[in-house]
Amino acid sequence: MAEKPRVRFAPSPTGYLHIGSLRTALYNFLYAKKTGGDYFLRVEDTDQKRLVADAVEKLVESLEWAGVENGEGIVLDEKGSIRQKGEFGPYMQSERLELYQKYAHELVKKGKAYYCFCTPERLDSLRAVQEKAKLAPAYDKLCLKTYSREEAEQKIKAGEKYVIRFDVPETGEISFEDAVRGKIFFSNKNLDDFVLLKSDGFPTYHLAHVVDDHFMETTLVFRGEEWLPSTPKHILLFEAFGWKPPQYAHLCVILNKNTRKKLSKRDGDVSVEDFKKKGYLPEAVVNFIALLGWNPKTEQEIFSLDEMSAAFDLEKLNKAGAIFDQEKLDWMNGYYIRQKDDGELAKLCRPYLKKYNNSLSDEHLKKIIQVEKERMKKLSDIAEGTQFYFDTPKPDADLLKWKSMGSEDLEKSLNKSREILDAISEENWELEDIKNKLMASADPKDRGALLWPLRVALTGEKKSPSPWEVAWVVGKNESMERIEQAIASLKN
RNA sequence: GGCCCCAUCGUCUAGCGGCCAGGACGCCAGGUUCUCAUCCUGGUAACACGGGUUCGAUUCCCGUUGGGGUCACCA
Repeated sequence: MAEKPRVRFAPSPTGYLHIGSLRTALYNFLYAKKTGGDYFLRVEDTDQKRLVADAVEKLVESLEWAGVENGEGIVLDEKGSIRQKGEFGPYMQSERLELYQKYAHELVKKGKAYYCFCTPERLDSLRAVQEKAKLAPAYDKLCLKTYSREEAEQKIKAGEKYVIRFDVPETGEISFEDAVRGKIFFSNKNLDDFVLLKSDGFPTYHLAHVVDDHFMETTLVFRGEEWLPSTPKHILLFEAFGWKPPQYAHLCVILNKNTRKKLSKRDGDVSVEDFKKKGYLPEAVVNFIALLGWNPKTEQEIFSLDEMSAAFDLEKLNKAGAIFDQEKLDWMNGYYIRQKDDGELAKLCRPYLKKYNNSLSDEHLKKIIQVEKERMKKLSDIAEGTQFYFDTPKPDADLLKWKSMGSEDLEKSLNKSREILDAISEENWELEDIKNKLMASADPKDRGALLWPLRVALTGEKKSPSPWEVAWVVGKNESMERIEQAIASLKN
């Protein structure tokens, strides 16, 4: 019987969720959904120097925002506090220290690892020498050669600080089958005697990953391509323990468009939180990043999470690095905005309209949304060039003129608009009505003669929605007021 | 630099020996009730190079070039 697929997303709590990490989490989620397997969240907080307050909460919040939810591992309760769910816990590595220590020492007993007492200073100078000689920096096994196990244990008893290093065989080759790249070979001679247990008693990623994914029965590990070079270390570790390694799927890197290097925090906004703040919808972000390194092999571009998981397949993962193209994200975000229900969109947009909050009614906002949504790429766009919905504009006199229109014609045009609109009662102040009346009066050969001055009178802008839309949103009183003001301004 | 990975339009990609090399974003042009946007139509644009294998290579193999990743008591 085949084992149950179990996958995990295992971030370290750095304070934010990188967009690339979200993709990794997403693939885990999709894969589990597709295969009926488990997807759990484990937190890799083994670096004491990099602890960040509230990092785990933020991480999970970002994942939840994206809809990438795990049924097992680290979760947040209703109050937003961290909880652990599942039988394979604890899922916080800092709570599993004894386990790692036990297995690190077991490896020493087996003769596969050894104690090392070298100081950081010695390691630094060793590295410096090697680099100078253009050699690959690697530990020289000094402590393995110098001390017998008994001597080493004596030193430890005497209170000396130590780390445990893996004793990589000097010859031989290691290979594994990557789910996206196929068979990959590495020579042991190129591998360093990496540290398993740090001097503060915490494990390194290498040890923790291997121990955890063994005991948590992980069957497949999705991770970024940057892990590929350390995979042989992990395989070696699994072998040393006599455990079966999981399958690995090394995902292509996500590249910055300008530098063509791994998208990093230095490049600006790369955290999920940043995208949320800037007004991107989770549907768009998720849909977009899913397609960075994975392709359904059909011509479909827009996917719900369900559609994605149905189409998800390891075979469809791409190898080559993918450039993060914000223009396409913007298009997709605009698409999802257009699909959204006006009421829902209004709620999402309100935070971007803080400056108008006290005076802005739900009804008014919903009307603005209705006419603005087709030109929005981000939620934040609702606050861009939309001033005229809230404040009476002061149109530029030249801008009011349609083409080569003279002042007299301009005044006539505005007067005509005033007449047409004034004839519509407050009760009939509906979009269709306003539009029909205006269109009926406009000269089909030159509609701009009527519509342009009116639109500018209402908005003060070169670009905006149609005059009837703006008139409808701001209401009859305000519309009439604006037309009057425009006419009055001509008299100067 | 060592090791590893990768290589189709500007970008995301389809293609798994024989295709006018397909789609999407972007861009350009045209259309739809003034501008903008939406929407529709059309267009622009790619197999890095050199050797093989083969009747035939974008596709398979090798090399070159190019790009990326990685070389910590960080993950």
